[in-house]
Amino acid sequence: MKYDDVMKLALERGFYFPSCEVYSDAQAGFWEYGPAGVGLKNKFIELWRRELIRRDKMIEVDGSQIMSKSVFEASGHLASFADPIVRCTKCKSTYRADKIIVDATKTVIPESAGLDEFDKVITEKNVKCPKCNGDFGSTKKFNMMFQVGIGPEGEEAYLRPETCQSIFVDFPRLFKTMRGKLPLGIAQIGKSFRNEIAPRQSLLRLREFYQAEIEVFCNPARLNDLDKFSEIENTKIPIQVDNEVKIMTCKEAVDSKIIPNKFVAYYLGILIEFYEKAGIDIQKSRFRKLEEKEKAFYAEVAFDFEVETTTGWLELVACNYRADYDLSGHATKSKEKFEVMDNDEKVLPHVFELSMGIDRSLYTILEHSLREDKENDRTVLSLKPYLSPIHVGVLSLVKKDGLAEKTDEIYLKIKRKYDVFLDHSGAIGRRYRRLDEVGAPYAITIDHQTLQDDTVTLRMRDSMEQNRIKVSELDEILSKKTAFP
RNA sequence: GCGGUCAUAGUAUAGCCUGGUUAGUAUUCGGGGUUUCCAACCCUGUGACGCGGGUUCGAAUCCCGCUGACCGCACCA
Repeated sequence: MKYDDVMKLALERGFYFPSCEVYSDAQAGFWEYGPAGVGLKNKFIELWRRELIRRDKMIEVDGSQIMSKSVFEASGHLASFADPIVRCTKCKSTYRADKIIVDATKTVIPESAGLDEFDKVITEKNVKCPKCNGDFGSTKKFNMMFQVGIGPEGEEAYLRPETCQSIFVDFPRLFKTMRGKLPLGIAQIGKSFRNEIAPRQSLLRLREFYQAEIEVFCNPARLNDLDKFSEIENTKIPIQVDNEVKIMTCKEAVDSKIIPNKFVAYYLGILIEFYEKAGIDIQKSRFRKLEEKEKAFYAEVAFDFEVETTTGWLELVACNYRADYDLSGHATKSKEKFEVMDNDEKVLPHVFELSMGIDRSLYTILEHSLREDKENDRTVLSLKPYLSPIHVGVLSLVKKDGLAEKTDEIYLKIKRKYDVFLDHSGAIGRRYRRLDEVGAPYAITIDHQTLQDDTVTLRMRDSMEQNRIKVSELDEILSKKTAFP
């Protein structure tokens, strides 16, 4: 199924839709989750907690979205999270200053150079607009962070462009008060904000978006000293080497030095196990090792976890070895101590991060789960039962003869424990189809036989098969079928 | 941000060129009937011209601006 089909489903079934859509000044890059979307997102996050946080004994925090200017001076975002741009005075086209200079003169100016250096080269080498041969105005910086003004004086602060900065600045307190030991994973789910030049494709490039970030603090001298590596050493991961994807076990990847150490391999291993359980088709996924110039300004080694969708390959998780970039930056700027003890050794921990885009992940789950069942003339969203916004539909076959009342009675019994959708009206087939489209894995139907022997039919979404079960066993059966793995 | 295409009910569309209709159709949705398990059928109801300005006696329709969407370019920590 294609992007357009997912989009249509999202609009019609309440997964997501544009923010502020009744107003004409609504800006691009902002989307709301509807009821079905919230259900899916909450369950996805619960799976993330189970498969990554609890599995690895990580701890979780929830930081502010607005952070002070110093944080981003120390993190490098004020200087580096910005592009030098020039604009043609004639045709108004905008270009990256460093790119246009390289193209025209082969002169490489680092992105971080002063703006006057770009202007100087443009003037000296007489660089003109490639489209219309017009002159460029002076070079400007476009920073992708949203600035906010705090209090009546409008003190300078920023909406965070990534959630992890609060983890870094909170690290000294957390390590002390939570009795931390390296390696220690600290995680956070929350919103981040980036003033994208061209947001596009709904959930795939947003200006306000959810991240689930994990920062694992470690002793750089002990990256192969990891007992739990045995848990995933035989887990297969697809890894792209020299433009070719090879499937190998984590152990093979480490032995062949494609992945630098057991520590990194462990987290790539548990990450792919998580995504498989989330219902992403991992046959269509890869870890792509980034080349030098593709990496973020803070990353030493980086693997992107990417999946294939109908819009092309899509980056879901950036796995960056950030070394001590962040902690030393904050230590210098804040004059606080960020070193900790690891056994008898005092170390400034290094950081390996798994920076996950939740919105993109949810989109991919939808696209990989949506299918057209032509034989039965229906659209089915085959979500994992534990991720479905609705666990079970409760339907009366017909409204009369006391069936509606009996149906209500059963609904009341299970509605607190499960996400249940009660429906009395319309043809039964239509009601089943509707549930198929929001991904409800099960439906129970109350019919005349129910009144006689207290049994109901249980319908399976994917096969459309039905079993007769006792109402007294309903809770036990649903509990098993909708449980997290 | 640039260029191209486009914008009508929840969704998909007709009408626009050649200005005047009760803005049509399909599907969805609500109510009722029928039907004893897979989008059937019958009755009935709700629901739309993105926003702002201009031309005109009159604008969904023509013109301008804005906003958004899609595609390509550039960008993507």
